[in-house]
Amino acid sequence: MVNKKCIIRLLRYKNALHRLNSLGFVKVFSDNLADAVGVTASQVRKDFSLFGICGNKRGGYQIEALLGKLNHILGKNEQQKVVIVGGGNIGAALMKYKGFEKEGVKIAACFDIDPAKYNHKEGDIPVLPLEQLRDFVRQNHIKIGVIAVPDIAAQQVLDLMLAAGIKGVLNFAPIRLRAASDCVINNVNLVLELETVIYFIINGLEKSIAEIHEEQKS
Amino acid sequence: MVNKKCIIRLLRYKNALHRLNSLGFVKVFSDNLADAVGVTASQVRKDFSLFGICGNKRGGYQIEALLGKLNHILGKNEQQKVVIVGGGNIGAALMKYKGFEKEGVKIAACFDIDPAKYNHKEGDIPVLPLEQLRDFVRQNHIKIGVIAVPDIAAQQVLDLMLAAGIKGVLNFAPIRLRAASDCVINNVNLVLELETVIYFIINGLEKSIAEIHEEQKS
DNA sequence: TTTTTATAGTGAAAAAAATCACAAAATGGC
DNA sequence: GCCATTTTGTGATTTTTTTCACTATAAAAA
Ligand SMILES: NC(=O)c1ccc[n+]([C@@H]2O[C@H](COP(=O)([O-])OP(=O)(O)OC[C@H]3O[C@@H](n4cnc5c(N)ncnc54)[C@H](O)[C@@H]3O)[C@@H](O)[C@H]2O)c1
Ligand SMILES: NC(=O)c1ccc[n+]([C@@H]2O[C@H](COP(=O)([O-])OP(=O)(O)OC[C@H]3O[C@@H](n4cnc5c(N)ncnc54)[C@H](O)[C@@H]3O)[C@@H](O)[C@H]2O)c1
Repeated sequence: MVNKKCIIRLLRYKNALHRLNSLGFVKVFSDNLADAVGVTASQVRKDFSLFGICGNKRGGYQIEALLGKLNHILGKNEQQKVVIVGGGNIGAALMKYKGFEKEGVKIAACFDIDPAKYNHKEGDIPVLPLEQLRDFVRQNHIKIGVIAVPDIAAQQVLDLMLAAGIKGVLNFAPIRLRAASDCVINNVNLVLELETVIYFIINGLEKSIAEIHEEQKS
Repeated sequence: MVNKKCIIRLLRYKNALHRLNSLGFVKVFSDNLADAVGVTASQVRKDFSLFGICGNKRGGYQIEALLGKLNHILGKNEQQKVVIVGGGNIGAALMKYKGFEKEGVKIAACFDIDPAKYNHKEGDIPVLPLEQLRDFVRQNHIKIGVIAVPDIAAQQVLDLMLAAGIKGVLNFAPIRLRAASDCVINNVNLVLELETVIYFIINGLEKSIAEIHEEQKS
């Protein structure tokens, strides 16, 4: 009932509300949010209904109250700590990106097997030996990890992460990971994302499709 | 009818077939492919049926013939050229990654406004001034672009791309792009991808969910 | 105060996607 | 060559997701 697409929509509503809030708006209607996020007003109301979120008939939603509820549902009230394993191209890009911290996601540390990648510079995100992953994750009660190692190492890194207590993983390696214990794995395969665009273009489907986030017509 | 999810599955079948082929296998059954990709055998057959792909009753599919058909549908017979705009963290990571070329996707050039990013070194992917985007895209008949510039510049870069003749875009900037002309936009929002994992973990949904590729139950 | 109007909330309907289930066909064994 | 078995291809069914449509209600207007 609550699937990834739905959560992504909630996150988008939250972002749109945040913008509206900082522009000084106090209330919002389902169709304003719908416009901002690119869905229908029904979809917005249905999503809220699913999470027991109520507004005021004819009065819309109070932005602050709504933000509060969404932030609670989405775990945005406390900062979430994550670790990255693999400080190469992707791992380094993620570490340099400020957008995670802005959204309350703290990259607590990165782990690598290559000593050349280690980094203890004050102010930077620490890059530590992989051997320290387990203790670090346990001591900092970290539940989320990012896999940014070469494909052949990804399964082994997942196993280490799960053994250390990590429950959710964002995986950039283009392989199918096998998980023994209960966990959530979200795969991001950038090659497939690009190949999908290529498919739609070489098949001349750009005329019927404007945006393919999940699937949307123009 | 044919949506992004379906194309991603086709691409996965293709990759699985490629592996099987190089292991020396000659034929494959729908349930082998299903296992390899993590879907049901019905789904595999339905997808093929949608594209008019036939196998042999009781004989499965000839891997080579099947690969040929999928490659044709997916445009894998000719190399596809793409350009990147924005040679920063993400752009540079993509340029260094060998996985695109392996899949027949050639990053022909990158464009930036920062002269410090320019690169004409032989063997590297050229990083050129943004002003050259239009001519380069036209001369090389490029139809696909990647947006890896800061959020504020993304819309303006999209407009430039479309004006130059680009039809399909992979966009890493976490904003909603507006496109006048017919084009395909595939948004990759890494922050949302990570936040989705966080949602499922803090709500203790890892017990019921193993993998959140597209859809998940609570 | 009463009326008008706009919008939330939600069950019903529709659309889309996935799965089922089974006839048809091909293979291999005997 | 015939039979038993396996697997495809696809219409039917089910499940999931989205949209519709209408009621209740709160705000504004009269
Ligand atoms: N770079 C990209 O643009 C890109 C695009 C798509 C997919 N990917 C995928 O992302 C992953 C990372 O790619 P990348 O380009 O950053 O690779 P990379 O080679 O630049 O970096 C990998 C890092 O992981 C480290 N590493 C290797 N084995 C390890 C292990 N067992 N434990 C800990 N660290 C280990 C290496 O030392 C290196 O620092 C790969 O699976 C790749 O397929 C990358
Ligand atoms: N780095 C990440 O891990 C990450 C994660 C999620 C999203 N993103 C998004 O990806 C995009 C790029 O991120 P980044 O970290 O690579 O940024 P970055 O600042 O490292 O790189 C941006 C590059 O774009 C160039 N640029 C700026 N304006 C330009 C213009 N008008 N035309 C051409 N080039 C221009 C800059 O010179 C720079 O080289 C951003 O929108 C960001 O929000 C990045």
